[in-house]
Amino acid sequence: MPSESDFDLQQFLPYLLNQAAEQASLGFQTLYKTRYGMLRTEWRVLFHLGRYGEMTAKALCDRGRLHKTKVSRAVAKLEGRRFLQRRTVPQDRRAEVLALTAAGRAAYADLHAQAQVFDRQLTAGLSPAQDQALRQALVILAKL
Amino acid sequence: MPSESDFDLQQFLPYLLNQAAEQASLGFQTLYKTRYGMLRTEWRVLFHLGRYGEMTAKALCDRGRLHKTKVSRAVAKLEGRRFLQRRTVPQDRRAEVLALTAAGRAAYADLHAQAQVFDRQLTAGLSPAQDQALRQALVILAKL
DNA sequence: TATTGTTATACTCTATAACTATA
DNA sequence: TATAGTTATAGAGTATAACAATA
Repeated sequence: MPSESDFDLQQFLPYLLNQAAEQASLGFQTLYKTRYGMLRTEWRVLFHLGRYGEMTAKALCDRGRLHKTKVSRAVAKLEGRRFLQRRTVPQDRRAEVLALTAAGRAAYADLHAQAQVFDRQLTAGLSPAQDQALRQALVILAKL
Repeated sequence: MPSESDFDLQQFLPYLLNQAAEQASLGFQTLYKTRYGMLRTEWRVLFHLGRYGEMTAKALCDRGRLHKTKVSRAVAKLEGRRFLQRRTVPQDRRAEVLALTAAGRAAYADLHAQAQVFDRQLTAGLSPAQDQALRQALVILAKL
């Protein structure tokens, strides 16, 4: 049909983004899932605490663009697995400071290294210019 | 920490892709959801039937990279809302050919047009070269 | 035996409301 | 009144196994 545009689902950006994100997530999630039994939010919480040091759940929410209910559950699970500890602070007894344990730091170091390897593998099929253009565009689209 | 790399979640491709995909999906899903009460798979099934004409569920699975259980449920719902009809074919009585009704074609025409508008709005903040580079890279990452 | 399609089930992810305890 | 965090619940997305009907 020449009068109809050639618009195709595979050119529709939300579809393309979704398919690419799914492919990328599937690969990496097996790492934190099989090695440490973590879900996505738990990996993100572990990452932020490992990368930026101890902080409250509120700070985690702000830094990680995570809702407080997600953080609350992820923290409880990471605590249960001895990857982090809570510490109350006298200044404000509503909040608790979250810090990784030695086991948590080890898991972070492992996953952090794996993430870098994985990231490089993902973009192995792209030229450096393509890689850079991709990330720039994604930052804009993600409104980061 | 200078000895530690600057690797950041916001530079991690699976994270970037996920955030961008989420932003993009949220915008468009309100269209097919509020206008037609559709879920994602239903919109995709409607799209393929509208774009490529009638076909069996099996063909839909192959074209749309959808699992047969998703298609089965989406087809049942679209049928219930009178957006498509089934037709048995004598050659193979296991399969049914799916075809949009007039209402289905109207919904497709509307959403198809809206999708093009939405796609252009999404990439309004990107240069044509950025846009092209983005789509090329996503096709590779999505393994399309 | 293999294929088309359906149903059941479970897990993950997201979103929101309601609640507590502190401030 | 507002804030930090928890619990409950529902909707949506994903994945797999088991099944019926037909080839």
